[in-house]
Amino acid sequence: MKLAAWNVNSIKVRLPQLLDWLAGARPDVLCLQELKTEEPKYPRAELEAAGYASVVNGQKTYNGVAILSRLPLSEVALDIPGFADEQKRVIAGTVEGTRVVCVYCPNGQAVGSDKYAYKLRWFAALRDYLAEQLKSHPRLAVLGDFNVAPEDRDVHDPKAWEGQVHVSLPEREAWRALLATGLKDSFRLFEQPEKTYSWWDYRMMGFRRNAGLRIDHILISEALARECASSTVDKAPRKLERPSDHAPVVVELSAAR
DNA sequence: ATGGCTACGATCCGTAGA
Repeated sequence: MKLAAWNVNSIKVRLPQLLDWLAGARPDVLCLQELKTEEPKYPRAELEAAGYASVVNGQKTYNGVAILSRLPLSEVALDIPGFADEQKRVIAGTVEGTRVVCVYCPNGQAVGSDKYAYKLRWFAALRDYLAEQLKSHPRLAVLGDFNVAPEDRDVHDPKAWEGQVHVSLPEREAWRALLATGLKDSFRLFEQPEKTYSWWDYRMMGFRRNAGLRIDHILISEALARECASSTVDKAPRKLERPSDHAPVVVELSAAR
């Protein structure tokens, strides 16, 4: 089974690229972030014509997440239960016995800001939710835009970014608290090219200079880690005209490794 | 120089992203 995540930064603008990417990559499940639209304007029919059913937790202008699947998806759950949040950042479902949680974690804007405090509260709630999910779903995958670069090797210029939002110690501790529930960063289960990132600033030719951050991740439980055959970033869509600033991330799960 | 792009909603700029 092939699982993927992509922050498309507006599904309306990116729909042609999304359809092209689905046709080429053929993931079984794709978690989308930053739809920036709600259900009435969600391109459900176009995606169904491409072979993908959608479950959507939409929001106008900001946020919004969806799970696309070629396989039957059940037990759909929106948001983080028990965490009051206006922002639509989470949707979950079960595919062939694997629990899939799609997340768009808060940006945080700047260390010390209200949005930063919200980000840390949000991560604490996510940690509790994932710990709970793992009890009932040992086969758990959490995919999306985490807005945290876990280590300095995930940052193109660690000196320039030192202490900034996305790399600050409290954010990295919040990331490690997710792993401590029993999840692995699938990307680090494998040898990887140096300076692999998943996001590049639109400004200052960020992609051309490979001035990026690795902030889009796929976390998998021990049971799935044993079956994980690969974990990669697909930079190809970032090279297109009018791209998302994020690239898709992809894992392949096979029979026991 | 704290800028620089991009998307959105409502205009012809402000907010947000990262």
